[in-house]
Amino acid sequence: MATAFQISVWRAMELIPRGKVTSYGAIAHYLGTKAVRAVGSAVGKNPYAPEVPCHRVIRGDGKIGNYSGGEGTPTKIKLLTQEGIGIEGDKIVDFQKVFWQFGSEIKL
DNA sequence: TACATGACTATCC
DNA sequence: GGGATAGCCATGT
Repeated sequence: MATAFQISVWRAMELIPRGKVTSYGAIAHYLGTKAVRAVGSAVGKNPYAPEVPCHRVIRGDGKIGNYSGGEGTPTKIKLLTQEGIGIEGDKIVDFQKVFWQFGSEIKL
């Protein structure tokens, strides 16, 4: 069963462009809440796995975080790498450079 | 209804 | 700078 909160999280992830990443905190802020833990739970329960770019959601400190698909975190790293995102170990290389915030798309 | 858990974040040592 | 602890909201049992 999907709650309104989860739907909001999944819809927010669809806004993330390819080659960019965002954090759980950014999504929470976009939704107007501080429930970053709840956001993480919602993303993990995302039924639209490949349809929604849930792999573009990482932790706020630049680390990959976790993943519930394929091989888990390694698969998440692979997907991000294929989109041109540099990853070193379990962290984003140019984190600030590939970081994307909601609303930045209209900033041109 | 109440308790425990989680794809996190911030603070303290 | 790195590791450990507490706080946080929503969900599931």
